[in-house]
Amino acid sequence: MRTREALVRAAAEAFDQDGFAVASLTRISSRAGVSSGALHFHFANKAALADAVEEAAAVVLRTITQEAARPGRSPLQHLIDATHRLAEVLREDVVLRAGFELSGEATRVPRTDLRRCWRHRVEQQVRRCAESGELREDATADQVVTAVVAATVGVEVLGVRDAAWLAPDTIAQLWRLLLPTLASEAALARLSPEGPARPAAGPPARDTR
Amino acid sequence: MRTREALVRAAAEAFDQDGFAVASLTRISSRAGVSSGALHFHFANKAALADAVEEAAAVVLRTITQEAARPGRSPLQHLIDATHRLAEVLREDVVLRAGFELSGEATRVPRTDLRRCWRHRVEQQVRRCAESGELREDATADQVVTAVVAATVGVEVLGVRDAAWLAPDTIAQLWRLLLPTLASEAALARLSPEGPARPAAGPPARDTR
Amino acid sequence: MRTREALVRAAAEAFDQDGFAVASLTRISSRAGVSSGALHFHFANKAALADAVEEAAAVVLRTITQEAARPGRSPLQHLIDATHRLAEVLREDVVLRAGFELSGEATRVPRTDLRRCWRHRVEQQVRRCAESGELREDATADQVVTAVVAATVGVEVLGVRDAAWLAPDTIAQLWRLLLPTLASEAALARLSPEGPARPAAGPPARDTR
Amino acid sequence: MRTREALVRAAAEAFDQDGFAVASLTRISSRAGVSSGALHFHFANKAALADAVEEAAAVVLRTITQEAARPGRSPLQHLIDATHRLAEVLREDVVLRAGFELSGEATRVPRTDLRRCWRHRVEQQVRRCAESGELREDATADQVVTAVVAATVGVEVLGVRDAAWLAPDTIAQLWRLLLPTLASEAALARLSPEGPARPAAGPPARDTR
DNA sequence: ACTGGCGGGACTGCCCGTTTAT
DNA sequence: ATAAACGGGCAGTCCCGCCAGT
Repeated sequence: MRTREALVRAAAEAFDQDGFAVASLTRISSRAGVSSGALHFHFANKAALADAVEEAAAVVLRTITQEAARPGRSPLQHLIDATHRLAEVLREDVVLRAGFELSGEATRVPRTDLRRCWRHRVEQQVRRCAESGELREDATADQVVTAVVAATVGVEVLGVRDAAWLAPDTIAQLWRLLLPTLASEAALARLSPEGPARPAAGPPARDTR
Repeated sequence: MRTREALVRAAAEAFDQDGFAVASLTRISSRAGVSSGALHFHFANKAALADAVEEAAAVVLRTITQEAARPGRSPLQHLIDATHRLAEVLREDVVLRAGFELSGEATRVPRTDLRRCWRHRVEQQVRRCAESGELREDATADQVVTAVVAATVGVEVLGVRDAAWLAPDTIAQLWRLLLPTLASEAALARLSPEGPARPAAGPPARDTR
Repeated sequence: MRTREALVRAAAEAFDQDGFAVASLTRISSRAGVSSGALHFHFANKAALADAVEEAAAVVLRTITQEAARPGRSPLQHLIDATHRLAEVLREDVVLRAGFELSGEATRVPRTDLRRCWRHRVEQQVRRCAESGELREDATADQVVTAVVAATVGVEVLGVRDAAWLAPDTIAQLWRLLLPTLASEAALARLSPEGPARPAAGPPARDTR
Repeated sequence: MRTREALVRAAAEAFDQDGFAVASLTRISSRAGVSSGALHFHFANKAALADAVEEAAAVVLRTITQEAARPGRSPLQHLIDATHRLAEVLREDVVLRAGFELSGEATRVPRTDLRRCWRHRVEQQVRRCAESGELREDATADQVVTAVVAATVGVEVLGVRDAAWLAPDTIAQLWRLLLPTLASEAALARLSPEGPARPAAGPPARDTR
């Protein structure tokens, strides 16, 4: 239902701004333009609402990681692109941002821990990279996962207070530092740490959204 | 006063466990073994208490970064050691941990933002590394700071839920990945990504935990 | 709703007994037989509750002043009767009493200042008296209003501690003193300072309390 | 002690502004420039402090009523002058004002009820008036006391919110209305409802206080 | 499927008047 | 006379049910 989505979006905004504990259901429902009764019809309680936000964010995260998955593409470049896309969406989409923040809330046990989700995705992709021989022999998969997850989560957290951390250049800098030790020399030549060209940038100006 | 310190410690425990918003002054004061009146004698309000926790954590952070500053030591090794020490203390000291978490609380404006503090320290040290010629020529200081801060903050955040992220090996893995692109070849030979030998380590071998 | 009225009545009792500042919402809601949540559903805060009491009292005051307004009745006698009725209701109705007391509370800015209301009523009525020629020529309207308002407010305030001030005889005494200087000789003959016969009086004689 | 007086004055200001219940000892002591401990050294508790304010106000009231008591003076004129002086001092002296307000506080049992004090003074003086034959035969002492006390207390209460009620003219208006019915014709000729010439007004300019 | 008035507890931050050690 | 500590209490707010009415 349309109401449900409005509630999830309003909740995401509230959680993003105030955190889970401080955000109030009263404010959320009124911001969504529905009554508090409607909220409790769709979500049994505050935790269920947060779970819904997390789940919605998980969907967004899934599209991000699958988006760049064109067959025949280099798996490592795919990972790079995914991190760029993650930062970009984190900058623009409250739902994803709220979902990540919720998984760090001390008071809550996340049902679909978004940071853990992200880690799984990275693990999968790194495995594919290893299989395709794009990783150097002396770089273990564990090591790579650790570095990528730590850095991206760090960027996400710091980006809450200062959006500059989520700028494309920040991500590129990270990859420029990591790639030489990660990638086999053959792969290194083909890879771009810059990520995909931003769709909204550059000459194709017709986009009026 | 002794009471004040007990309150700061109890508050740190509460903030670490529940977050700023959920932690209750009642519980904090009773955990510290004093009355709520005593709390309000020392701290005007909840925010002031959180500020005090942050400040105490800042002191701890300062000792961490200055500790390894032996003259004649390699600045880059110093940075490595500091990150190791940071992870170690984060694992063991609630006050530092709470201080870091507080600087991410959405609802609060931190008076001494600990993550920003840490970033400043890293910037200073990286500058020293650059001056001493330990950085490779194609690695800019900005790039290095970004990577180190993002990774350490990420590790800190993930360590809240899963302490394994703060294990010495995790930090070592990160450095093993970063150092080859960061350090000049001359420096690379002398550097150890393992960090300082743990003082409490005892007979080095058997420890398998 | 029935609950709302019970709350207003309970609040009036509390304000009458303890004053605005000391009266506690907890006691008010429990005296009204409802929860504190119910109270805050009807009234946003303590001040709003006090406003409601004042407004309820204002309604009572309005009926008092309009009650004796029979057409063709002497305006001055109307004023006399109104003061008598005011004293009587002040003695018996907590709501009106609380309303008047609230308008004197130092800490509050009254939304519908009952004493000011009363003053307006007196001014109107005195103007009518002047128009009907019942006032002596050398008695200005201002003067009369001042005297009547001062005396009635004084009686009201003193009546809080000692109900004897609100006895019908007290009011009659005041009018006996004021009328000769106020009223034209023609009017003086027709006027009774005693006020209306009490409707609830029963057998007139025995009541000596 | 000088400290004691400062405390009484500061308390009077606080009670005048906020009322007994809302006024806080913390604020009083800091406004007096002493510590809260010092306050409790001089006054056992809040009630005792209020009692002290009341007593100080009672002293002021006493000087007011005795001031005009020149021998050979008309007792009724003395009463008139005393009411004028009362209004004047109420306008200017916080202590007296606070004292009167305290005797109306619902929550407190006044130790030296100032309004009752004032009533006694009026009763005494009216008795003297009766003895000296200045009252008309058909005016009973009771009646006069009732009117004078009610009107003055009313003026005092209304004066808290609107100082115009305490203007000399207001008092004069009241007496102009009361005197014709109160005073014997012989006395009436000699009496002035205006009260004494204000000391700070007119030519005797030496007063430098 | 959804609304909204209504009500219930529980809890929190804050503050206050006091008393004890010093 | 001070600094430190106490314990009680208050207003406000929140999350959550209930239920009659669409």
